[in-house]
Amino acid sequence: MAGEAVGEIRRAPGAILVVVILDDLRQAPLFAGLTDEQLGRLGAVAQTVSLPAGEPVFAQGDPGNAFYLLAEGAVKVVKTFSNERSATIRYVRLGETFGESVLFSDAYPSSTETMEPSRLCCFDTGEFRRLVLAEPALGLLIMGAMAQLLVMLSQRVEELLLPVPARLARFLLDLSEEQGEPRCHLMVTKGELASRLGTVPETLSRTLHRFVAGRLITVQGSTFEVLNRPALEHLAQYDGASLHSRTSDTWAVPRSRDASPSSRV
Amino acid sequence: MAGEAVGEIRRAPGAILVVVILDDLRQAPLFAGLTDEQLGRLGAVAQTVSLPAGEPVFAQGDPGNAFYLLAEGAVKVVKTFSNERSATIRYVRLGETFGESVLFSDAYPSSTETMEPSRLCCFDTGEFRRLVLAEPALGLLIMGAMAQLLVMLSQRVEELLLPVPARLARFLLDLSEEQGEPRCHLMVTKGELASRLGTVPETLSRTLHRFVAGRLITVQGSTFEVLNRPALEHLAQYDGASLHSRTSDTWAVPRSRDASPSSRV
DNA sequence: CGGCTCCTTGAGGTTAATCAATCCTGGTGG
DNA sequence: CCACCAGGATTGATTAACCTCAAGGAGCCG
Repeated sequence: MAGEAVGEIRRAPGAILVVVILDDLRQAPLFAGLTDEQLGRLGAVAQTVSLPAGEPVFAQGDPGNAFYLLAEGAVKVVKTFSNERSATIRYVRLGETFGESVLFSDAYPSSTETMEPSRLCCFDTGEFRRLVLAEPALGLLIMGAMAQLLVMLSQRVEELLLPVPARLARFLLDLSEEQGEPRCHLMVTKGELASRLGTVPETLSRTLHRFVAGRLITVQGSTFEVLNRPALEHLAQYDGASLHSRTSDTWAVPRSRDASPSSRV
Repeated sequence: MAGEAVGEIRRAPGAILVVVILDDLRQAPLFAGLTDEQLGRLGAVAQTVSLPAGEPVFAQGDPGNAFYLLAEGAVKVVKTFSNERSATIRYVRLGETFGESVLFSDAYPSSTETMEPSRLCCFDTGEFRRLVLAEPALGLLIMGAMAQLLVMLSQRVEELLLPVPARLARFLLDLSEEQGEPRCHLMVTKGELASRLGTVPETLSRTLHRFVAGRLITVQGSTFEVLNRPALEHLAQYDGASLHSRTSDTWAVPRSRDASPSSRV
């Protein structure tokens, strides 16, 4: 689903390029309610950028004066640490924006990089702010996107205060919700998933194993199936201290294969 | 510095109340650039709310249709878990807003509660959005506040991926930066600080002790003094893996009481 | 002087990261 | 068709981090 025709189109000069941008903007759910005229003004302050896979878009701390909309491809937002370990904060989806903080801040708070060859629409912050003064509806749209991000980051903070099994449970529930139903497919490597959960591949592997042993899910390659949704939901709330209190039976899976009969709650 | 005159003023009807709100809005750094007319429109959609100390303003998950500006007192934003443990995400400062996510989301992502008797200005989201369409500058201001929050939450996520000593080091550096200089005062209990760092009082106590033993800081009650800023800055980057690599001497403090007369804890 | 709350200290146990193999699995070339 | 290889994925052993429980201090009013 990457960009096979992209290079061709981008080589075309001026007018055509604007059309591409307009199409990109029109297709973004974020800008769904805008009139053609509003889209035109927006397109006038946007630039198209194409990047190969695995390329940084900007790094944490970079002084920035632009934010981006993902038109095609895949991008992730990450935090990187001194010893090269990194945690994925967010996968940017098609039509979503990223780097908005720079609208009113002088540096990016996180790094981003492409996961596939991608096409981005780039908005200069100064021009965009000026545009908002003329088109207040645009401001409301961006505020909406930022509000969503606030909620998402708030969830991420909450997750990191929970133990790994709870984070994994949440992720699996979200994933199966987002795709059809109990059976769902992981679109990234398990190492990437570990990073997304703020842990390491080894721990992820063991935790998945415990889930399988507890009959909460099945795993086949990168396909998961939720077997015991209530138990996962319980685990997702689980902050580790209730371990000693009780309710551990739904979860405790000693090395024996005793087949926790309680699953099937 | 709480509200001794508040009750009196609030008992006054109509006109006076509006004046109070206008003063509150005028004093908020966020609204510094607005004209009197703009402030007036803003005040027209605001309500004043007074709350005693220790009272929830709203809880995580509450359906909400208003966000708030802190005019007087103190408020904190927290995440609470099943077993009653809670972590403080943010201390709201005078003149700052909180709960903005609800502008475009149907529920609050975190809980908030007053830490002192407080006076809040309350903005209905529907009316506020309508107002933004008429006064785009207002939208830019709120976007700015939201952008700051995005940066702050991003930092919070980053912190939680770091070990406790790094989080404490960051907090102390920020605190001493924010107040005059190396010597700084903690405005909350140490238990609260533990919650702010996403840990428990015992761990905080031990970590502080290690800092003191390592001559990084001194502690007297709730007064801290930074002695070795570079070492703290190094620790703040510290993601736990560099532990084995080197530079541990600045930090390693065995159980022996080998010459730390400064432990006048 | 209790009683109170907060902070500290100690002992013990659980979680999860690290280190170090080993095992798949899909792709490649003989 | 199969040996081989590289990358990711698993597993085991070890260790560090830090949370829990439980028992003292230390300051602060009534």
